[in-house]
Amino acid sequence: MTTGVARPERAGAPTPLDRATILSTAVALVDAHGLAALNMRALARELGVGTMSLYHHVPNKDALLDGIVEVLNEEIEIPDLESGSWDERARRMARSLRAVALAHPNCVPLLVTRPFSTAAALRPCEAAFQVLEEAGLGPDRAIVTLRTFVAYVLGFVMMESAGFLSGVGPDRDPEELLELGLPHLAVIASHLADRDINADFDAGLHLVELGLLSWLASGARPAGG
Amino acid sequence: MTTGVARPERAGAPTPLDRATILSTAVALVDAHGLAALNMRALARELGVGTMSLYHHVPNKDALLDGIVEVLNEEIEIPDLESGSWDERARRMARSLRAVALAHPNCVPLLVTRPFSTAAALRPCEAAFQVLEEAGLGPDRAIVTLRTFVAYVLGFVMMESAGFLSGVGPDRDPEELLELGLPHLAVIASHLADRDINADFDAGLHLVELGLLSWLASGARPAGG
DNA sequence: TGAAAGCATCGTACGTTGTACGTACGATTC
DNA sequence: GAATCGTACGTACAACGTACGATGCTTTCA
Repeated sequence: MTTGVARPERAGAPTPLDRATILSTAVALVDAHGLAALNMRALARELGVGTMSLYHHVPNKDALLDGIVEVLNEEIEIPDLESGSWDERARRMARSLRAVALAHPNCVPLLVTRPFSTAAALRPCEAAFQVLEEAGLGPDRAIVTLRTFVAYVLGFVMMESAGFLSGVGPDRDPEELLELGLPHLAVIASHLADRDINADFDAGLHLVELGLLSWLASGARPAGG
Repeated sequence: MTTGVARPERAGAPTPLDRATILSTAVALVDAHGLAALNMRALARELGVGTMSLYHHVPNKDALLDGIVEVLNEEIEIPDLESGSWDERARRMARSLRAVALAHPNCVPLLVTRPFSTAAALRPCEAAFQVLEEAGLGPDRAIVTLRTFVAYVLGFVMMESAGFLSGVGPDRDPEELLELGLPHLAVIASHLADRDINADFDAGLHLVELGLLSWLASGARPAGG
């Protein structure tokens, strides 16, 4: 019943339980069985350790969740400064963010819900602002842009893993949708199966990109303060 | 300690506990004290009812959460068919979605995490697809567009209520950020305080709109299948 | 080489959660 | 008036987070 991510078996040597091992095992556990399955007992069992031993490396479960956020942020690839144009690097970071989110879909709610507190969690943001500065954006517009991109990417992945419009999937009878007074959804339903989800993501990302380019071209902030 | 949303006091007549009352009270409770505070005992206490009485109207807690999603979707304003142009109505729905999300920020994770199963929850989607059809989008592009908008709006509100970059807020010392090797964030920090969040939302929304318009003008699907 | 100290590990226990179960009570029907 | 039924309620149990104290293993100094 283990998820396969075990630490080295106890072989006479002292068991090297540490924060990093705990966090990566927690991520693996959530990946395999969902956020609801993450509890201190199960995590300890996965590590072959007593429950309370965890508390010597993590003050409480909230800190454990924040640690997961940290781990995910560290997985985001930050492109070299010299590699390609700014928009190419921006796209690379967006895709990397999505790749991490897709690799750990069950963890994504944590990414959106919990604040980025540690320096490790903030590093990708730092890199993003660097790219946006190169793009010629001032602080205010950089903030709006980054938030828009991150909101799109994380929102997309969450809807993706939750099953976007799954209530309209091929399992549902189109005629039933008609009877419910949802004619457009009845049409949409047949197009929801067999989607190329990567293409859909890129299409939406491109849509946001187009907006940004159009925004940059206009030079003016479109609305409000 | 009640949130003020009580049902009619028992006055000799049998207590009229029903699903709708339970759901709206649950929403009020989550609004007031957060998702973590929503448990069957607290909800029953709020209603002046025994805990297990709830289970006669809601099969279990998961169904209760799905019911909350239903209530929120019913709060989304669906503009009349004859009122204004399609893009005006699209903007209205996006703002209404955000208004609902902002009125119940603690509930938003449910909106993103749980599938829309019931007809009531699907009705705003139906209206959205109607608008997008008027905009001249075929099913595939309509799906991409709706998902992009919803991902942006819900992602934005979640980050908003979780405190976007709250780890960089005015509470954090800018010099500390410099020492951590986060110079851009140190600059950004001063711009994070006193933001006009409504203007920020509209700016991001406008950014996505610009992309959609640009997309429509080009007529071709930008990427992939 | 021995003892002392310090920390990581673990077993136990308490309060809170979701909810299964059995029971009591009012309304409705014959 | 009696049988039926749906709803409300009290109790009870398993699983959760975690506070507490005792038990080791490792290291350090004499």
